[in-house]
Formats: sequence, C-alpha cells, structure tokens
Amino acid sequence: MPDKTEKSGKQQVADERPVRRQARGERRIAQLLDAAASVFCTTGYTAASTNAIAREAGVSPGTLYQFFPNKEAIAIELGSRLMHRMRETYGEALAPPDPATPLEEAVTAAVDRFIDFNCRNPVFFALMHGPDIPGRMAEEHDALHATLITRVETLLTPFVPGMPAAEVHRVAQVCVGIYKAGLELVLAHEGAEREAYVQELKNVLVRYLGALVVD
Amino acid sequence: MPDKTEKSGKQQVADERPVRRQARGERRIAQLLDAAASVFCTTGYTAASTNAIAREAGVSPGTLYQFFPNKEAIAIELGSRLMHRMRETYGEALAPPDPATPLEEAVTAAVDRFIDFNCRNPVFFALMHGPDIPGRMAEEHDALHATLITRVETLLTPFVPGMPAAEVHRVAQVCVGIYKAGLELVLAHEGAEREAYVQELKNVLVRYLGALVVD
DNA sequence: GGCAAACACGAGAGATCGCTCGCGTTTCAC
DNA sequence: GTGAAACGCGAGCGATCTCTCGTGTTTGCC
Repeated sequence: MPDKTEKSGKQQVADERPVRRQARGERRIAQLLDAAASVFCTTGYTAASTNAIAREAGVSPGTLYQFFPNKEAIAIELGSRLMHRMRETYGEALAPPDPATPLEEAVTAAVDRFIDFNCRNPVFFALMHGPDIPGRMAEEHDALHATLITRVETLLTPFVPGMPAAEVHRVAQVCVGIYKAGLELVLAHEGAEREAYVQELKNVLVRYLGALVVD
Repeated sequence: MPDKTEKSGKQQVADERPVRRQARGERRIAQLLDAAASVFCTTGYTAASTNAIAREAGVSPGTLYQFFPNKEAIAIELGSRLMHRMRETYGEALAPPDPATPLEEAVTAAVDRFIDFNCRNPVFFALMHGPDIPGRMAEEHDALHATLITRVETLLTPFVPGMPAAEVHRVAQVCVGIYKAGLELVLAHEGAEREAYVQELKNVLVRYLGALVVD
C-alpha cells in the first residue's frame, strides 16, 4: 500500500476528473449508504467490514469500491449527508435569539428537536459516539462538536449576560456532555420510559442552567 | 481454531489443574497487565494488539499466552483487579447512610472519590467507555454498571423517601450518565481547568438532585 | 546434582480485512 | 448501430492480528 498522504495530495488534483454518474450509480450509492448505516449501527465503525456493507447492500465488494475510494469515505459521506439533512430539517430554527423566551421553553425546544433527529437517524449517534474513529473522521467529528458548542454558546449568551467567555464555553461543554449522556439513555429505552428520560434530561439542563441565570 | 464454547466448557474441568505460579510468573503477569493498561489507554481495547502489549512489556508473544488464554482474558483480569482496587480503596465508605448529611456534601464526597480514582487509573475509563467491548467483557461491563446503579440508588433513597422505585432507578441512571459525561470532560483537561469541570459536575448533580429533595 | 515443571522465545499457521484487478455487462451520446 | 464509459462481479493479494508450537532456559524440590 503506497503512502496515504501522497495519495490524498494527489487526489486534490487527480480526482477533479468528472466521473459522470448515471442514475443507476446514484441509486447504488444510496443503497450502499443505507447498508453502511445499518451495519455501523449494529457493529460500530471499526468492526464493520466493507464486505459486510456490500453484502448488506446486495452487491459485490468491487462494486462498493466503484463508488467509494475506501472505508473511511463511506463514513465521511454518510456523516456529511446526515449533517446536511439535519441542517435542512431544523435549519437555523435552533437559535432563536429572543431573550424574552423563558429558559425552560428554549431548552425544551432544543432538546426535543435534537432527540427527534437522533431517534430517526440512530446511525448519527453510532458515528459520533465511537471512540474508534480514525484519521479524517476524527477531524469531522471535532468540527461538528465545535460547531455544536458554538451554537450552544450563542444560545446561552443572552441568558447569562455577565459571564466571562471561558466560563460560557465550559458551561456549553457541560451542556453538550449532559445531552449526549441523556441521548444514550433515551435511545436505550422505548415508549413511555423513553419519554420519561427525555423529561429527566430536560429537568437536568433546566435546573443546571436556571441556577446560572438567577445568579 | 476449535469450537470456543466446547473449549470453555472443557476449561471448567480441565483448568482445575493447579498451575503453580512461581514468583517470576507473578511478576510477569503484573508487568503484562501494566503494559496492557498502557496500550488500552492509548488505542482502546479492540485496536490494541496482543503483540503490542507483549512488546510494551518487553516479552515475546508466546510468553504473554503462557499466562493468558486469550486477549479478552487480559482485559477481564485487568478489570477485575481494577474493581478490587477500587473496592479496597474506597470500600463501603461510598454509602454513608446518614440522612443527616446534607445532599451537597454527599455528592461532593462521592464525586471527589470517583474522580480521584479515575484520574489515577485512566484505563478504567478506557475499558468502560469503549462501545467496542466483545463477548464476556460486555457482561462484566453490565455487571459493574448495574452494581454502580444499585449503589447510587441506595445512596439516593434516604434523600427521596416517597419516590417510587422505578423513578429512583431512572434518577440513578441519569446520575451515572451525568457522571460519565463529566468524567470525560474532566479527563480531557488539566490543572485549574480540570478543577473547574469537577466543580461544574458537582453543580449539575446537586441542582438536579436538590430539586427532587425539596419536592 | 538431577529432574520435572514453569518460564521464555519467535517463527509462523490460520483467519480476517481492506482493497485491487481483469473481465464481462449495461447505458448513453452520437 | 457503435464505441466509450460507467457499472458490476468475485477471486485473491498483501497486510495484520490472534494464537500455537517446538525448542531451549530457569527455577524449585529431593
């Protein structure tokens, strides 16, 4: 196997060749991404084999590599489409900069949206939660996390006007951490129990942030 | 490689042969477990190779398999020793069933102890946090988690006398989830920043539980 | 000292995985 | 219709990993 870095450096130029996809190809790509999502959900990223993904999609390994240069690219593309879907589903509606909104309402709305998205797309959690993400996936992961933190910071700022930036950053980190932990519990349960955990997650956040606001 | 289940079934009888360890052997085992802890910390369980563990310990792969039947057994034994050390370090001091203790004090004490232990033994977090734990490791993991939940439940009960058991269980799950999330943030920082995250973790728990107590 | 068992080595067997390659099939622009 | 390119296949290459085995060394007991 040749040097990876040189290869990726080459790609920036060589991959500019217009690989004109046919409708069939687009269908295969969607099929493969669906299969990958399914396999990633059940086994995680590293344990998922490209042969298993191809089998799940009902195609040969060779066909898989017709559309993706390597295993990582599958996860990258999947993550990218997931991010895109997330943006277009919830758009900028996440950050209503209206300081008149009560804290509890803002938290409830944000949590409900995110939980809903994660329940509909469980692979999102599988890709984000794995500590087994290699190379470029980690960058993608960090970028998303940073974006999320920033979003929470701006959401938070109007509620805590006097707080230093470093502290706001810390609070945002804690909030996201709490959300992730809550999400794990929510995804692990169903029906009424799941709803109860959602409510509990909201309680944690509201009480934590509420104490900061009235200070 | 023969059938694993048959092999393990055989082991229950065949492994009763007393493999009399020499002092040298005990030393090697400790050496190998230390090396395994180091490798698991940096690469995680699945990505850690037995050859890498042996190399880190300065012995040959064959020597490693003189003391452990397989890779999983290394993690099992490591986890077992970690659990034992945790018990003997903090013992039953975790559950002071004195209802006179204020909530904040109880939370602070419990969090400080656990954080301290996890900072001294980072491999504990590495083994618990990985979603990449196979076979018998998962059982061990679940058993530990269940123990932890039960412990928190008993710690919690005196503070919320009228609460139904199912709800106490849910609250305990949420508390452990919050703790894990907080631990991740704590381990990711150092010095004053780390202390700040510890304090923030305590705040979250105290405010969340405080609201339940006064209800 | 002698002997059996525990310890140590390291090459490599056996399995898996990511990925390639040669060749055949389908699609599409002209 | 025809040629080029996209699509599709699956055996298998090379790398890696877990674990074994034959052989030699050290230890502890008599």
